[in-house]
Amino acid sequence: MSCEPEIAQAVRDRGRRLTIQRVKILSALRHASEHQSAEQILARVRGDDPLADISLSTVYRTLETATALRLTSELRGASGTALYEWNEPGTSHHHVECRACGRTESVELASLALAEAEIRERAGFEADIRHLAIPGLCAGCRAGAGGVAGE
Amino acid sequence: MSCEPEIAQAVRDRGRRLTIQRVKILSALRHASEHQSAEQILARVRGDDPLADISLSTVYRTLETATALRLTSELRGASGTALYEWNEPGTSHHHVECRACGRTESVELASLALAEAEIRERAGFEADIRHLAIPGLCAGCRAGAGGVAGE
DNA sequence: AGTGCTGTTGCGAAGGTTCGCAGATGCCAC
DNA sequence: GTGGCATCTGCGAACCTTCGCAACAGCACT
Repeated sequence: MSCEPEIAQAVRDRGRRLTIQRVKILSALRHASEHQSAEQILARVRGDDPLADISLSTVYRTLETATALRLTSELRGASGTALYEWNEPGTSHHHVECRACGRTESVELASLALAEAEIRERAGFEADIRHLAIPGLCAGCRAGAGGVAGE
Repeated sequence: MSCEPEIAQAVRDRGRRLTIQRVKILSALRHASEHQSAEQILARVRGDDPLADISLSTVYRTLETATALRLTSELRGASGTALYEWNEPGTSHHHVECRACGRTESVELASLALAEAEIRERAGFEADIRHLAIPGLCAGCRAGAGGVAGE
């Protein structure tokens, strides 16, 4: 993959050590079309290179590190499984997660940026709403099964 | 506790069965001064009545049910431990959780209500922001240790 | 190229939470 | 008050994630 040098550069520039595991994990995430769970990423790494023997702990730790480095985003929803995605510089979006069908969608919401500003002013709190999946009911589930589950 | 009949009523009105466990768990949460973890609630139940032999699974299930019934709120933060609180009708607040010191504060944020409305219009998504703890950095940690952790 | 320090890895265990199952119990109808 | 059914409970196992530890390996310096 041609972007591996980029990833290597990004990791090293931030004062972290460059390891084969990190390059493979981040590369796998970068080339994924959508957000991935830690196990999906591990499967991708193994798919690309079956010789790669990377542990799940390392996947979690790499993603934690990369998130701290702003290379990736970690997304914790109600599903219990954390999702990760590559941070495209300049882009910004939020996530909504349907508690009925479990799917996570990306949406761009201007008002959430305002909300972050309000939190900062009112509570002195530097909020990071992008890192969480907002729970709720998606349009499909509201229409289809809205009255079933006991609303 | 004098509010137990109220809780009983609320549970039964919503078509759920009234069990001793549910009354005790919800009563314990209702009388707690702040949000509680499942284990804290269990400890409270046992403190009130050492004969009560309630399992942790039941605490989780009761809280899940009560949250679906809008009697309680479930709050999932980065700490890994879910927190629960009794829903006072008419009140509405959000939560922010500091990723440095781990503390969770309650704030009232008008713009988040707007954000929920925008999500509903733009994505057809019925969002429930109150059920999550917004991660970030609190004022104290920003001032005290803001530059230390490698920002 | 060799050496040393320190960050990283893999493994296994532990943590909080959810799930499946068998047995118990609340609620409704008689 | 009794019976029957569906829901609920308790237990144990499983799930995802984090943590501690010893061994490994990247990077800087010689």
